[in-house]
Amino acid sequence: MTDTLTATALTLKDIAREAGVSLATVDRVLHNRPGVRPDTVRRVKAAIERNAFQPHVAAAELARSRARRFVFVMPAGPNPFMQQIEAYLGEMSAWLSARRLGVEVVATDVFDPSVLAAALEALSGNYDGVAVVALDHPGVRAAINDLVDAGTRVVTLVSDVPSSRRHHYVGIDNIAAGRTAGALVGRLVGQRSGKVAIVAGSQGLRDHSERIFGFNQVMATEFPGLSVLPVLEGRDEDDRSEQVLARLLGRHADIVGLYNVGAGTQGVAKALSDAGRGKQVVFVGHDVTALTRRLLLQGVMDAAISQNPGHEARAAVRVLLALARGEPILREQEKIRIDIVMRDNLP
Amino acid sequence: MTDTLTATALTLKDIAREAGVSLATVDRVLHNRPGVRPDTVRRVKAAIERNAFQPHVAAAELARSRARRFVFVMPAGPNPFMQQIEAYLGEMSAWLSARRLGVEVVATDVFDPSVLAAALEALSGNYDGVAVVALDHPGVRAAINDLVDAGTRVVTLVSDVPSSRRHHYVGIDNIAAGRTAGALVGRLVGQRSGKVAIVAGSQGLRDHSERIFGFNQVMATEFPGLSVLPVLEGRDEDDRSEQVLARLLGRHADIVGLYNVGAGTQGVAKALSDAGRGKQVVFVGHDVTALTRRLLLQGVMDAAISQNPGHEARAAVRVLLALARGEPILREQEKIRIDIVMRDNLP
DNA sequence: CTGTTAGCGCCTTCAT
DNA sequence: ATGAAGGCGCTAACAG
Repeated sequence: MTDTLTATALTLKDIAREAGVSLATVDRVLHNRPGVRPDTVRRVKAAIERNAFQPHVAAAELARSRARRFVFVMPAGPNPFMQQIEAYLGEMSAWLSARRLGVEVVATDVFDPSVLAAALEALSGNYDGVAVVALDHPGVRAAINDLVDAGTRVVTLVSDVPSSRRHHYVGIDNIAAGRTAGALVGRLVGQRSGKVAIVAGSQGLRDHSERIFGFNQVMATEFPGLSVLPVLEGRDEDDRSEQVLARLLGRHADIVGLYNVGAGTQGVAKALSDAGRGKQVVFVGHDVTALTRRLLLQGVMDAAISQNPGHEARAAVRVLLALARGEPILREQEKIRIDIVMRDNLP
Repeated sequence: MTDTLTATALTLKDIAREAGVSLATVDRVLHNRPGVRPDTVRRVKAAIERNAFQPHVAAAELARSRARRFVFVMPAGPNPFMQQIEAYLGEMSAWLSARRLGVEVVATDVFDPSVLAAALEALSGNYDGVAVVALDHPGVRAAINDLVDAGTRVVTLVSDVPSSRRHHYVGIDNIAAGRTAGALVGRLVGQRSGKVAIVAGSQGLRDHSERIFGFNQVMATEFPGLSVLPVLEGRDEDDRSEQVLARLLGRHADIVGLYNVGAGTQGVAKALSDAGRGKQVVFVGHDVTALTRRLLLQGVMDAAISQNPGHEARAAVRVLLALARGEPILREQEKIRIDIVMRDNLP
């Protein structure tokens, strides 16, 4: 049994001949450019349909021969996950330059909306596309919309601003991620009952608050034996996270589960180990980094919820490119999954 | 802070001028073609290095202008996972024809090595690349090696033949997948002790036996309270799987965990439900299909170990294409991960 | 409104 | 061993 998936290769010229027009006219119809009589449009479209004609992308790219420039706006500071995304962008450099694509990275303070908004405004007109790790704030939303209005393609990365008119979001569903974390903590705790702690960077960050929301949802409805303590805020910093958690551990002897929503994992793990409870408390966090990898192997962490940083970097570039060229986006391919990573399926 | 990732766009002509030779000579050096004096080679290579020159892929593709043909050799029969791979290949058809790539699918009996080997032999000379869901058997290995010797690019898909000279394997590490399944069953069972059942398609299939190996490894070393029963074989068929499992459930009242290694999930779930033990037994299986999705949502299945079929289809095509063009393979991008899918992170 | 034409950057004969 | 020249299929001026 054999099954063929592709047609034979026609060219614009073939379509032109078949429709009784010239190359240029077919090209106009193909790109919905004005200046063609409706009737002619119909004839050409019919010929295109009839032959399931697909223009040769390589030829189109070559003829257009326009270098494109994209920019990634990333948080300043030592967040390991963000550094991984940048590292993967770096690994694409040969791929990028073979396609005459230029990618730049600018770092900025994402915790301050006005700084971020100003950084975005400054980009206007200089790039074909912008990928931004965004903060959901009216000023940022406005800056994104301004870019879009100016004809720049914009994708949000990791953290979305759904109320803006960004063209695409590359990242996970953070509510579902929180739910997944909740289900893991609940199921891995097992029969035991007790308290569950949450450490977040800041509840002002949309991704963090969404994760917490999802986590609490599952806890409340499915694990009545577990009671969730008020959220601690560690600003994604190791020291601060360690302090707040250490204090909490001191006050509650019956903590059986711990959800670390953001970064600061080093501090969280230290507080847990120093309290001598590394193995008794079910500890679920986010992202696979050198540190979380080690913690998973040691059995201190039980699971990491992860979004593949390499995939996010590549997806953001591909989506910006598709948008710039007016090609369709392969949604299935660009969708970022919520990965559950445990010791035995570490990538 | 700004960081630029790509150089400006030089062309072959620039390199030619800089090295004091003609276009054709640069092209020869670029592709390691013979007929250039060693000294000239060195000069040209130096110029290429110095400028970090990357040939424009679109131009190369256009100039070569050769349609490529690939073929996927897939198992006949109604395996839902394999059908998903084929479906995703179908979704790529526009992408494929825009690149003048032809992909065909042939179905064959993968349980019979001689049939599979014959099918592979029949392909020789007709394709630029072959992707095959393989069976690890001397006859199949020989057939793969013959193809390779004839200049065809070969990738194994889902199930590998590591002893062959295939160019690449697109699929997961099945031992690690089995270990992951084992860890999940063990941890989700929790404090309870009891027996664990395994249902496989056939222990003759390399992927199945590797999964079982990994599963047992983890069980033996980490969950001494659980004893693994002898492997049942259901040939990936629903009816047969149901029968053998139903019998086993009847004989053992203290089964607390179940690992379904291959397909036949419908039958496995039915046996479990009919015995009224759907919610007490921790049930881990493979792949996200319409059925396993439903079972996860119902709480009958607790987790599915999955390999993203869309990713496998696209990775196989991209790898074959890169091999055919002599481009580097992006290993990180093409690597297939072991996904843990539970109710809340269903894709 | 429609057609003609000169490239885009590389590969591939065919000469030299 | 090296160079010159004609495409590959599409786009974008520029004519008509």
